[in-house]
Amino acid sequence: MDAVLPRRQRIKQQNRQFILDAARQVFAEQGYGAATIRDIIRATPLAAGTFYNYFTSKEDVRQALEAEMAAALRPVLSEGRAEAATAEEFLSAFFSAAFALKTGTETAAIDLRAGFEDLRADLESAVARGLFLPLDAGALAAALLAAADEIGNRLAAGRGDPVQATGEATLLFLRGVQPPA
Amino acid sequence: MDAVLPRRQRIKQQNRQFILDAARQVFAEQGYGAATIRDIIRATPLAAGTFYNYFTSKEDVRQALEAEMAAALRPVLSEGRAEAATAEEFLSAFFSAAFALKTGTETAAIDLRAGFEDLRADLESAVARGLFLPLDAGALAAALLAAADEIGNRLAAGRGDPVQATGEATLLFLRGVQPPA
Amino acid sequence: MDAVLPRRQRIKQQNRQFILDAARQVFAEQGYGAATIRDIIRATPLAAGTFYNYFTSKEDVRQALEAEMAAALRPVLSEGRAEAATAEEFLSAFFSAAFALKTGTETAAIDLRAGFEDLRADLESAVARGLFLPLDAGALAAALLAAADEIGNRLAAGRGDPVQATGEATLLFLRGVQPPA
Amino acid sequence: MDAVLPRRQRIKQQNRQFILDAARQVFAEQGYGAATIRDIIRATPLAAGTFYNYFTSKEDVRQALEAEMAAALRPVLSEGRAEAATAEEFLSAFFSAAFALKTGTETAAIDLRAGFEDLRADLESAVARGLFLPLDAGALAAALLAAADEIGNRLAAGRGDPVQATGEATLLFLRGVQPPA
DNA sequence: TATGAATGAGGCTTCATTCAT
DNA sequence: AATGAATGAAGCCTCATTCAT
Repeated sequence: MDAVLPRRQRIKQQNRQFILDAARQVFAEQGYGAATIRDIIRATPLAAGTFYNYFTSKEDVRQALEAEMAAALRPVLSEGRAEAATAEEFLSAFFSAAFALKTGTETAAIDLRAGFEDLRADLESAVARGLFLPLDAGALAAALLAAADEIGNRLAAGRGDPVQATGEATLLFLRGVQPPA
Repeated sequence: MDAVLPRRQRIKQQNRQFILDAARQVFAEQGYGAATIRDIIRATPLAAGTFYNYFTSKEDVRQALEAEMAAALRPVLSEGRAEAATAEEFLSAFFSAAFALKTGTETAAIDLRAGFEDLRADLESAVARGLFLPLDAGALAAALLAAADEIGNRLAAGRGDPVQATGEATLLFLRGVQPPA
Repeated sequence: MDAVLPRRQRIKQQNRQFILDAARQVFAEQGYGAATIRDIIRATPLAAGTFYNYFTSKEDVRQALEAEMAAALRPVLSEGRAEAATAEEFLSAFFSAAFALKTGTETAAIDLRAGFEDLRADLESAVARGLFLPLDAGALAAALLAAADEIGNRLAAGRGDPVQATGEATLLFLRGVQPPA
Repeated sequence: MDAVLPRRQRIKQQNRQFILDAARQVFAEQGYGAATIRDIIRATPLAAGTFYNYFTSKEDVRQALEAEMAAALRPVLSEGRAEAATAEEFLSAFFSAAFALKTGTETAAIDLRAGFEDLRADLESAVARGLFLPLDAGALAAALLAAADEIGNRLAAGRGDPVQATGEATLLFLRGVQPPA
C-alpha cells in the first residue's frame, strides 16, 4: 500500500520512527515529566543534534506520539462498538478490546484516555439509538475509560483474568451493583 | 488539643509543613516527574539547604505527602459508608465525598487512589452484608475510584455540577446503563 | 601525675580530645585535603557547633594534631639515638623505631616527617661526634625519613618483615650498595 | 612526525591537554584531595560542562595524569641506568635525572614514585649483573625514590645545589654513612 | 542532513558557619 | 559551654540547545 519512497525519504521516516519508538519507551519507563530529550536520544542510534531535525521539544514528540497512539487505538477500540445492537454488546466489545490492549506486551503502558473522544462520540450515538439510558456521554466515557484503565492495570500486573474481568465489568456497568429487589 | 510546643519544635513542625504544602502544589502543577526539589523550595520561605533537614529526596516527600493525604482522605471518604443501609446510600456517600474533595480548592490535585484500601475493605463488608452483588471488591474499588477521580477532574475543571454528577454516578453504578426492558 | 581537674575542665579536655582523635582518623582515611569539618564532627559524639568552641578551622586542628604527634614521636624516635656509640647503633635504633611506628595499628598513617627536626639535630650531633661521614644533616635526615616512611608503608601493607627490613635498611645506609671491591 | 589531524580532532586533543595541564597545576598547588573539578576547569579556557566530555571524575584525571607522567619520566629516569657499568654510574645517573626533573620549572610537582616499577626492574637487573649488593630491589627502589623525591623537594625550594646534592646522594647510597674504620 | 563537542544554565547535595535556645 | 537547625555559597553533574564540520 505504501508508495515506494526514495532512499532519502525512507531514511527520514525511519529516523523519525526511531525517535518516536524511543520516546514511547522512555515515557513509559520514567513518565513524561521525568523523561529528558537526552534519554530519548540515548535510546536511539542517532546523534544528539539530529533530534532537532525532527522535533522541536519533548512536548512536540508527545503530541506526535499521542496522535500515533490515537490512530492505533481507534480501530481496535471502536471495533464492534459502532454496530453493537445492545448495551451488553457495546460494553463487552469495549472492555474486551481495552483489556487486550493493556495486557498486550507490545503496547505496554498505553493510556486508554487517548481514546476519549472516539468513545464519547460512540456513546452519544448509542444513547441516541436508545441502547443506553440518557446519561452524560462525557462523564460516562470518562468513567468507562478510567475504570477500564485501572482494572486493566491490575490485569497487566497479574491480578485477575481478562476474560472474567470483561464479563464482570460488563455486568457492573450494565446492571450496576444493586442486587435485584 | 495540641500540647504547647517549645518554640524550636514549633518552628520545625511549621517548616516541615511548609515543604509538604509547597510540594503538594508543585506536584499538582507540574506533575511529580517534572517537579524539582528546587521548585518545592522556591515555593517556600526556606533556604535551599533546609530541605535536607527534613527530607532526603523528592520521593521521600512524596511518601510523606501520600501518608498525609491518606490520613486526610480516610475520615471523609469513609464517612457514611460504613453504616450505609443500602447500596444507593453507600454510592451516594462515596461520590458526594469524592467530588467534594476534588472540587475543594484547598485540597487541589488529590489523587483518590490513596483511599483504595479503605474503600476495598468497606466494599467487602458491604458485599458481605448483601448490599452489593457479589463482585470482586478489588476490581470494583478500582473502578469506582478511577471513575470518581476522572469525573472529579472534569468537575474541578468546571465541566458539570457536583450534585447532579453525584446523582448520575450513583445511578450509573447502582443500576447500570441498560434501559429497562 | 595529672592534677585532678574540676569537672568542667575535665569535660573540656575530653571534648578537645574527641575532636583530635576523630580528626586523626579522618585525615588518615581521606587525606587532609579531602576531609571536611563535618566529617570530623560526625566521627565525634559532639554537635556541629561545638567544634568552634575548640578550634577555628580544619587547619587549626591539623596544627594541634601535628604538635601532638611530634610530641608522641619524639621520645620513641629519639630513644637510643642520642647515646648511640656507632653509626650502626644509630641507624638500627632509628629504623627499628620507625618501622614499629608505621606497623603499629593504633598509630596508623603516622607521617614520620613530623620528626624531621629532631632527627636532623641528632644527626648533626652524631656527625660532630665522628659517628657519621660529614654529610649535609638536613639532606640526610630527609633521605632517612623518606626512605623509612616509604619502606614502612610497604611493611604496613604486608610486604616484608620489619626485623629483616631494619637490618637491610641499616646496612644500606651504613655501607651503601656497592659490593666490596 | 605527527600526522596532520583534522581540525576537530586537533581541538579535542588540545582541550584534553588543557585539562591535564590545569589539573597538574591545581593538584600541585592544593593537593589532590583539596582540589575540585571546578578549580581545574577554572584554570582552563573551557566551560564547566566540557570537563565531562573528557573525564568522568577527578580520579579519572589523576590516572590519566599519572600515566602521562610515567610516560614522561620513563625515558629520562632510565637514561644511563640500563647501560651503567658501575653502581656509581647507576646512582649518579639516577639522582642527576631525578633532581633535574624536580627542579625543572615546567614539570613542577612531579611525584617520582610514578617511576617505581621501572626503577625496580632496572635495580633487579643491576643486582643480577653484580653491580649492587643483593638487596631487596623493591625496598631499595622505594628508598631511592623517596629519598630522591624528598631531597629534590628541598632543592626545588632552594635548599641546596643539584650538582652537589647528586654527588652527596650518590656517595650516601654508594658507601653509606659509616666513616672508614 | 547527520554528527557530536561546546556551552552555560540549573538541578542536586553538602559544606562551613552562625545563633537562638 | 553545648546543641542542632537555618542559611546560602559552592561543588558536582546533567541538561537543552547550538553549530562547525
